[in-house]
Amino acid sequence: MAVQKSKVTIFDVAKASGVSSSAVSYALNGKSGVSEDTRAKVLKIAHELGWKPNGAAQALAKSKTQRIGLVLGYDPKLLAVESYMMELISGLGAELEKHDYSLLVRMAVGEHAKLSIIKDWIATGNVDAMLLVNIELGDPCVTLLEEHTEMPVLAIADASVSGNLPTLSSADADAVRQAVQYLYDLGHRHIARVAGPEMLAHSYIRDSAFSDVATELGMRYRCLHTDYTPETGSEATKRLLSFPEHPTAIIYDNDVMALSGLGVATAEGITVPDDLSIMSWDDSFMCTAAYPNLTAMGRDVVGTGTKAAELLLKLIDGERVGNVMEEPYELRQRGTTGPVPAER
Amino acid sequence: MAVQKSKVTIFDVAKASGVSSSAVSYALNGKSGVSEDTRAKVLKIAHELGWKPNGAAQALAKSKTQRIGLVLGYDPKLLAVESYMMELISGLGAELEKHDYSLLVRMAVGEHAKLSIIKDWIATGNVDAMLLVNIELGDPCVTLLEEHTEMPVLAIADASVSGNLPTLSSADADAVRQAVQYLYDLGHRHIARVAGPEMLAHSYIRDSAFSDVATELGMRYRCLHTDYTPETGSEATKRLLSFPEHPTAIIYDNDVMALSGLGVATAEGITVPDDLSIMSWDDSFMCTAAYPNLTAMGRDVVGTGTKAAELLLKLIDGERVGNVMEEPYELRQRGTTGPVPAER
DNA sequence: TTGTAGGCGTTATCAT
DNA sequence: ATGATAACGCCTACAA
Repeated sequence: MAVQKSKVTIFDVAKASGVSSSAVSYALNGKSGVSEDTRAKVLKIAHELGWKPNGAAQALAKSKTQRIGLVLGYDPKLLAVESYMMELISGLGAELEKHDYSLLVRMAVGEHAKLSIIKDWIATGNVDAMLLVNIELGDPCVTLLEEHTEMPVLAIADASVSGNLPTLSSADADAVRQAVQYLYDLGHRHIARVAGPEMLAHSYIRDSAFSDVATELGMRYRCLHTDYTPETGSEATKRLLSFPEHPTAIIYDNDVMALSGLGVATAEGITVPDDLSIMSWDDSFMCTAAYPNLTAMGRDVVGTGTKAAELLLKLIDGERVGNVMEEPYELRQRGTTGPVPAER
Repeated sequence: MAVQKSKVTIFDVAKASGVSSSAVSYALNGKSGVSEDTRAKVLKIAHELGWKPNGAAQALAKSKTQRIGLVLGYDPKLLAVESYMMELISGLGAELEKHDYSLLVRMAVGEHAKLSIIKDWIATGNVDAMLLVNIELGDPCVTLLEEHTEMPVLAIADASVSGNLPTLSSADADAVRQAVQYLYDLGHRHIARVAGPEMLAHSYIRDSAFSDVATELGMRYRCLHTDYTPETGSEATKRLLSFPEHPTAIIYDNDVMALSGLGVATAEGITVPDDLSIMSWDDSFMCTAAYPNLTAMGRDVVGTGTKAAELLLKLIDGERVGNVMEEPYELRQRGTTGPVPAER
């Protein structure tokens, strides 16, 4: 009798157990105000009848939707090119599931779509909280949400671009430092970075860290921007390799571009890692599938999703969440990085 | 004045425009029963006040949530290894957005989690319809949903495994035929398939088509199953290549495994495509990033998502949807397939 | 054309 | 401990 055809309400349960609807409500919500006997009976009957609370009614009465909102920028290319978002959703969703929360997803297709979706959620109350990802430089969403303190928000971003919103801070800057230092230690003195879109805040953060560290260490460096696709990645690589004194190591902002860079090098007769070292950001399956395996800066994105869910639930509970640091990246040394070529 | 702090209701709008709440409701919903003058005034004031209908209240009154449910099997590995789901969500979400629908996502973590999430949605009415993907052989979800005709469902699967549910049929079987014929025409007479998990219905469909066509054409063939990861893909490839008379062409069920297969071949001194042809399923960025570019069976997954959204909305409107065919795959010939080696 | 009132299913307050 | 009863915000007959 698990599931009934016609929806059974709290009144049906009340009638069947010979008590009032409020008694049923108390019993089902584990609140005091009802004897253990009746509670047991009500629970039993509710189960037999296959009763489940109607979501809309519950949401209306409690002004709680049990939903977390996530806006995705609609660019199938960007979304498909990286496993980041899917991993984040996995971690997020799995943790939310434990607390009877769901994930409400909307695609922001046009220009100000993201902003208007957020406004919509604030006004309609269709979510209890929001997760803000892929923040852009000067993102108006941040300002809007700063004003609307009634809507709990967690930003996943570098703390420097998320205003005073509670933030799960990326470890990007540190990771860039770690990667560059690693190449330095291998003897590289001329490196390049093939970055993602310039307007993304995390591109900017990585860009800055990259030039800062390289400068600090007295390295020559170059940074080219792409749209994350292998085509633009290849192009950037070709440009970098077109000079006789080309960089001896390249760090790519994602794995697809690293893979395409590896291809370009191979096609041009440049041996990796003997003549050129290649590093990928965001270690994915692709990195271990490629030959040679790609050295990568990896991190636990699923774990980040889990953490984000925990923090969001805290925010919903009214707890304060400041600026929480994400787990650091981990350098996974594989087959595409090595000492700088001697004769250069 | 776009967005207000305290939530504004239709009563506020009614008071501000000097009419009753029902007049406001009619005006805002574009229904007759109110003069054009008052309608205009109400709309203006509602906009000024930043009124938006409360989602829960609307859902309760209309028993319509404006939400489509999607259950994802929680296996971050499987989810992350392919861009399929993210692309599907992109297309789905973008189309839903046009009709003011959102996507409600939940992760099925345990064994019967998927089933109980579906039961939950049936009972709580938290979604207006569901999309069923990644159906397994003998999937109990299909049976459950067949019984609950009150919940509109669209299955994305081969029609043979989705019972009598409305289905957006995959073109998998045809695509397998096309791929095998292509290899046959190149002269290959001994081929292999490195497939995904055996319990997935679409693996089974492809397996069957594969053996059928190969038999028809009088080809030798082999089929090994994996869990979609590059590790198991490599392993399968090694096993296939370990025999002196190994297949001259391998079709992989996803791109990561095809890439890892390419790596294994390269590492063993087998030249692709001269000594071995490699084909990938599900053309992704990885295929054009790899060197040489991977020949692949590609399809418009985003388009499938769009189509699915359209069909779901029809179902919600009470229209009948039978068995709609997905757009066919397209063979994208690139650098990893070629004529069968002469001296074998 | 307009306003009044009841219903959607729960939760929560108030008497009893 | 229990049972009416009023929110929650919107929609929609039904009267006026």
